[in-house]
Amino acid sequence: MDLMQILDDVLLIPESSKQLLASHFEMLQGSKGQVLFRTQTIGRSLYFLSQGLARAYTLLDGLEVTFWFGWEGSPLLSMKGYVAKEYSYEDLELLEDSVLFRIHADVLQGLFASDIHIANWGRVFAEKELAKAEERLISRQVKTAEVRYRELIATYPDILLRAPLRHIASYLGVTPVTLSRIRANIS
Amino acid sequence: MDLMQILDDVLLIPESSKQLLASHFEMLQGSKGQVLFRTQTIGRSLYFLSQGLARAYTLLDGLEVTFWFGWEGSPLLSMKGYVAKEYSYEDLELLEDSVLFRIHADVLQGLFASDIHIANWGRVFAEKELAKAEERLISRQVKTAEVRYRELIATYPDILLRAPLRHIASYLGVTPVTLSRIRANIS
DNA sequence: AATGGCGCTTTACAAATGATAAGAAATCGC
DNA sequence: GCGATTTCTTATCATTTGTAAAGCGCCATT
Repeated sequence: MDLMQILDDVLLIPESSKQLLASHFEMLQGSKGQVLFRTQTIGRSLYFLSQGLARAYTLLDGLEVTFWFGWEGSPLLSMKGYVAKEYSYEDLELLEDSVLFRIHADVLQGLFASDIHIANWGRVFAEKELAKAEERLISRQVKTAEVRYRELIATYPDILLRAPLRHIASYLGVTPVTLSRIRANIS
Repeated sequence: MDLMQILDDVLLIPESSKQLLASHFEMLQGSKGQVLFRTQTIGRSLYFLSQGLARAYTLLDGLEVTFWFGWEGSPLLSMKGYVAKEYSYEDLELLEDSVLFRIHADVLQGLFASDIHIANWGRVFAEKELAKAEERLISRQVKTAEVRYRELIATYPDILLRAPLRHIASYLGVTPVTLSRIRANIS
């Protein structure tokens, strides 16, 4: 997925503003296992995943809890770092060799302050992420792990081939043992 | 809490832009039990709660699942309606007689398009809500209901006096029976 | 081909939670 | 003010989920 497509998917803005915004992104490669940012650091960049797979997790009593997956086109950011400018509570790890686009948060701030179309692009970006976060929140509260597992593999069938099951179990909020039981029940 | 305070809490913007934004809000009263918007309607307004208490819930198999509380200063909006302009999955109900500020979504859209300061106000509004949603999502995945109950009453002690326990139990993701056991364990 | 490591499943048991119902306390409506 | 309803707690039992450990299959290395 290329950068222009990613920017367009958020909000269509005039070509000149889009070019200005795009010009401040840099493309970089990341390799499987690499950690993009860590707990207790202030994430000062916004990334988009062009190719690859990533997950976000926190450490709880020495155990990793995966709470997010990112695919092609997904934004990678630490909310606490990007928005609140506080220490983040999350690590972000690449699960595959990946291609990323990066822009520094303070550069983005400057563009928001000077270009209304970019400001509205940033607004819609945050709004869409908010809608997704709300949907995940409600889904977790309302639906069982089994239903959410079915929905996950219906939406992203290849996640099973690309991510270890223990990360998927953690994402669903159950242990690998319980996920095995769910899978045995279904098939 | 007055409107200027609410707007300032999101982001400080020049006085003229703030006045312009504020001028499009209207103040209204709501009474306990009133439903502000319903599932399957497109929420075309953004509200702020000046005084009172509210909750958002969805119906699941005929049962209400509360997933959000709003206090003085909280924004009341249907994400699906406000952001995605799709049918919402939530009902929003006032738990007390309340005072609200309302602005219509399409009026707000017009202001975003014409005033860069208001556009950035809207961006920061969405970003802050996103940070809160992420925090709740992770909290829900990582922490037990007991810990989240302790944190809820530590942050909002009067919620116990203002909201029925069954709504709090639902919000925490457990049955009222389990919440009773948690409370018996603590005190 | 054998070996060891890793990821996933399965089993057995323990702990936590839900469902149901009953009872006490508070609240509401007339 | 008083009965009726609602709300919360408590108790009992069934179900689900977690924990720990064992087993299996796959893959890489030698």
